[in-house]
Amino acid sequence: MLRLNRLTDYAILVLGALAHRHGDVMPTAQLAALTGLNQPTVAKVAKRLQSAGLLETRRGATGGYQLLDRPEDISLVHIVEAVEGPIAVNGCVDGTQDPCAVSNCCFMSNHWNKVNGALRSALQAVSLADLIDPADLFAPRDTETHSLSSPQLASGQLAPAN
Amino acid sequence: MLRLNRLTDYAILVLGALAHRHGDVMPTAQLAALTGLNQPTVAKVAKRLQSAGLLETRRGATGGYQLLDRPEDISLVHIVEAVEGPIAVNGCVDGTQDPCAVSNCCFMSNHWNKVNGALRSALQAVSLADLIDPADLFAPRDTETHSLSSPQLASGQLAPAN
DNA sequence: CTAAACAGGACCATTTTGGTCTTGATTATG
DNA sequence: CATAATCAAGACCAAAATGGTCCTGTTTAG
Repeated sequence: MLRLNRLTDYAILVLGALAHRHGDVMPTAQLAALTGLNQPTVAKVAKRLQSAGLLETRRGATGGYQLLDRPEDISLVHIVEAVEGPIAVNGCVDGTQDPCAVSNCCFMSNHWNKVNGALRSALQAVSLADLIDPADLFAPRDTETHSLSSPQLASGQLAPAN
Repeated sequence: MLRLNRLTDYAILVLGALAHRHGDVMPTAQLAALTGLNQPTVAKVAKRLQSAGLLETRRGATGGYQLLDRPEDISLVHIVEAVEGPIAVNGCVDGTQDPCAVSNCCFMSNHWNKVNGALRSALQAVSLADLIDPADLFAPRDTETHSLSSPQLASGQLAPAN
């Protein structure tokens, strides 16, 4: 266990698709087509990424989402926290809502903070660019060079049930 | 998110109680009394810790559980994996059952392995001794020195609902 | 033989997660 | 201005994971 959410996997897919056409504004429908996810799911993920400052949005016709930073500058920590909320191994870490019920908050807090910080920096060391290395994953469907035949999950989870 | 299970918290409590009387064989009922957990819950946790080689068991009357190593030699990784199973941020990490459905397992596998390894070593750096620092937590109830008045959660989660 | 203890599951309630849907606001275009 | 495409925000429900309890064994000291 100690799993990441499946939505985090989706987020990496979506970010990867946007990174491939860096600068472009893409509607969720197009992102859904590229990633193999459903449009509502893409919308949900993209919204969270936008709230976290990873994506820019443009509303109305011809609107869509756009990558803000370069893939090298986006760390996995940022993505995870955008989708799953702040990282906290348990309720005794600083800044948790729903803090530990033990009266004056437990004395082990520093230790848990240390553990938490170690996990965070492990995730911080990985960038989006690292994760989407084979950059031609989201190549247009017609140029069937050596990409796989159907929409792929860039990360590790099971294929979406849809 | 990226939370540890509550059972992992319980495990630390139980291990802490055993560490305090290092070498003693303690039945689950006594551990339950010391930790404030219910006996069946203690039994469940202790069983997993025993399977993982952290505890030794003695059956029959006067039986119970016993700590095998010194608290300094027990790492948090070991505890977490004992209770929650192998650490795997997603299905694309080596050794996962339920591996990723993408045909030849996804090409990002090495990256996820790297992330996973970083998380593991973060947990490996913390020992049980680190976590149960104030050693008199499990002092006998009568010597009301400066310990808190009722069974406490050593770690961070909410008090058990019971 | 009996009582105390662990072994190993099955079992169910609760919570979390994933995915969908609905209604409304915004904006380019003809 | 009307229309269609798009995001915004949240409600909602089904599926899965988690937490906790219980039951039926087996082992062992006295």
